[in-house]
Amino acid sequence: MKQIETNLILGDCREELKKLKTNSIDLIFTSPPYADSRTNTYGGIPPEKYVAWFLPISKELLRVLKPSGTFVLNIKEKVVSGERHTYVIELILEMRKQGWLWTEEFIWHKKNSYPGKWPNRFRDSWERLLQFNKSRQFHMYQEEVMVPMGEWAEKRLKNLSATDKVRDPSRVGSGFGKKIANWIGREKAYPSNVLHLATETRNKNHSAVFPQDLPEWFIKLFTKKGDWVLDPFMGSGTTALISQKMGRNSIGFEILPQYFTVAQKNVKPELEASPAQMALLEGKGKYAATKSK
Amino acid sequence: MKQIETNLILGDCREELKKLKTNSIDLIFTSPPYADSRTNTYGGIPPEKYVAWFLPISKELLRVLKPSGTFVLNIKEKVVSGERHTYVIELILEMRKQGWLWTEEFIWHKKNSYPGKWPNRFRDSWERLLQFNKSRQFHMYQEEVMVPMGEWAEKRLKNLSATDKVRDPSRVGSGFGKKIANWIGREKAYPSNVLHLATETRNKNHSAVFPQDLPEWFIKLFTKKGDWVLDPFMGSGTTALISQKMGRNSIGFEILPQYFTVAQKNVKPELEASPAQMALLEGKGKYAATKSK
DNA sequence: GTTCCGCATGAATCGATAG
DNA sequence: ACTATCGATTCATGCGGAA
Repeated sequence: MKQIETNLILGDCREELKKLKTNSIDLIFTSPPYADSRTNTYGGIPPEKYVAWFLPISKELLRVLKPSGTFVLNIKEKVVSGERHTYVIELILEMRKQGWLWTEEFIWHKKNSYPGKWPNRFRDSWERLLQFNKSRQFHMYQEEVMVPMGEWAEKRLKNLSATDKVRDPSRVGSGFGKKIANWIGREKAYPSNVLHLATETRNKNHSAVFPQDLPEWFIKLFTKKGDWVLDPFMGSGTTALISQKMGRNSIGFEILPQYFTVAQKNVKPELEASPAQMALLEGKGKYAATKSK
Repeated sequence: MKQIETNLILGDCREELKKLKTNSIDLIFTSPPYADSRTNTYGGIPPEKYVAWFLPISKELLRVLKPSGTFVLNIKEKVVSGERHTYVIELILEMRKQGWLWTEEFIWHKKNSYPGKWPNRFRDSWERLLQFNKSRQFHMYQEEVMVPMGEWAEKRLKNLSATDKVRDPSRVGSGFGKKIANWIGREKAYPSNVLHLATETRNKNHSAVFPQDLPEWFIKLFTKKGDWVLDPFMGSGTTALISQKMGRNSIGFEILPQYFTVAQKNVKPELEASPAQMALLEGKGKYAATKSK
């Protein structure tokens, strides 16, 4: 019986990260506070100071990540006086100087953001998911995110046989369009680097920045059960919750008490009463939870 | 009766651009040769030299563009030894130093991207469409690219039903459905900054890099009839052809004779026999065509 | 003359093999 | 050891030949 740990820490990740062991984390998935937003958190970093603010953090992240691990950064530059700001692309360049490899840029195409109107631009319906690695030999479990052909697909195939030649771009699973006719004889299909997921609208109690599907997809892709997942800007704890559900150990930091409380509520219900264990933490966090499995 | 000009020039854009008048172009839409590709054309620029190669060109483009005009650059970085290369984001930073405003980044989500399976990455199915401007007061005709409401709602509902079948049935009726209801009754919706189009594979004689829909969309969005469109890397002349069809004047440069010939064939059939006029060209191109309208 | 199936092929990338 | 070339991978699309 393995122990799965879900460690939620109330604190500033700039401090808390120092307590983590070197080469201990398999996946870092996070959505840091965007420039000038979440003004209470980390003081609302102005765009021009964003890179300088983030670099010490990314340096620590580089330290705690295993050589085989991956860092996925969900971020999007804001518009400043009519222009897209350059802090994100500058950050990429600076992180490479720190030693990070910029392996890939995934696009999260937000499905259900609905129309808005500005004089100079359209609705922003995508965000970057930057994949960084410590070495070229990182772990990737591609089969885990393949879109399975379930009963649903087989039913469709039977019905299609009559009217099949209508090439119907349907959305399945993680949101990757597949032509049904091509699925014949295959069980699974590989995705691409564009993720077409809806934004989360369900739960109003947490300020979900991203839908649960997003961390889930990357956790499946880059970790196996028992691995360690870190979210230094946990927010309401989506990453930790999903990690727990999927049998991964996790650590999450959140500086703001009100978010931290929500995160605790999200994670706690699934816990057994058992003593906290924080194997990777050299110091002690203010909250720790352990789930037996 | 307005005269619409379609000027196809065989030559190196680095030379030909110098012959264009300052502040004369309303829209520049182009897809330059990507690093190391189209090796016959412009010699296949190595990634590390790409920025230095492009900057003199973008400087000239800045000169010929009207203050109210827009420059749309279709580009994607290639993978070099396991990493996304940084020449595209470096180019953005350098172009801003030249005086360009980086207004927006559209995503072209390619429906049919090149297949392939690799151990460390998935299929690359998107490209950047970088929007640069000379001033914040650029012309934008948003109504021209509005999507008919019926289609939009239908798509959304279709996605929902698919999601419903595969995943979580509970969230359909309550949350998201209502939001759609808010938009029913309107006739048109604004698009977003993600374009979901298939690549063009039709014509064997031309290496159609982008589908006709792509330049068409930006020509509608950023120009009106009688405006001037420029494509310094014309290729087989898609941009020029679409400009002509839509009643815009255009100028296209192509360095490689075989592409140029295809471009001529594409454009010529729609011309009346009439004397060439090249109002904006101070020098003389090797081919010019005029279409009465 | 339609409809239908098979097939070639592309802004690709990796890894093995060859010089 | 380093670079250059080649084969395998595998999907949406249009074309051509077949029913």
